[in-house]
Amino acid sequence: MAKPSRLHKQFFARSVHAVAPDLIGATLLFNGVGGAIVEVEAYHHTDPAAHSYGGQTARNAVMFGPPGYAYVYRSYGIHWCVNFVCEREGSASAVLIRALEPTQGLAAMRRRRGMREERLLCSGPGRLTQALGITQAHNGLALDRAPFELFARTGKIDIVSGGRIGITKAVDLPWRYGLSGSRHLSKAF
DNA sequence: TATGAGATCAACT
DNA sequence: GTTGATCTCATAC
Repeated sequence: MAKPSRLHKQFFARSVHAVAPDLIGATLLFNGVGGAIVEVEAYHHTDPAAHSYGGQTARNAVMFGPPGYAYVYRSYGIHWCVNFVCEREGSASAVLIRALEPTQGLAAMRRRRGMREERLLCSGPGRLTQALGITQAHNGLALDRAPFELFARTGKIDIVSGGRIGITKAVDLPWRYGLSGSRHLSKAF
């Protein structure tokens, strides 16, 4: 297999609907811990379910910045969720990373998550950030430099799309993308 | 297996 | 004061 190529900011400077499916199968590492992305959701500022819908605020400021950066926010007071900012500065669109298949740093992930079930380590946005150790402190970091590492997928894969999860607005928009048949999805398509 | 409630907090109205 | 891009555990069937 050829050495995978790194994803740079150019990769994210496209429509969220182009970037989101391209992220499926890509490898995400944070401090050397991570794996292959198997599930994402696209959020655009014209989308009522997006945080950026309704304008810029202190919380979502990163979404309004240039592409290729991480937007981290707290969900339900408990979890952290991580997004990759896309398109161009001011477009306020991003891709939510929902699940990945753990391949590197299994021990660190198990320790942080307090469980051994590999399938449950990263199968959900809150679980994923906990396993990788991503928090508010990492909001606004560039995705093409440490501690982040992103590699393009190699080879051909089957991508499926469907309605999004865990939201109450625009639920029916088919902007959730996943790796067909993966055992690490937060929920089957 | 399925359903429901609790945890816990920053941003927003 | 309310809400939410969630997860876990308990209880019910």
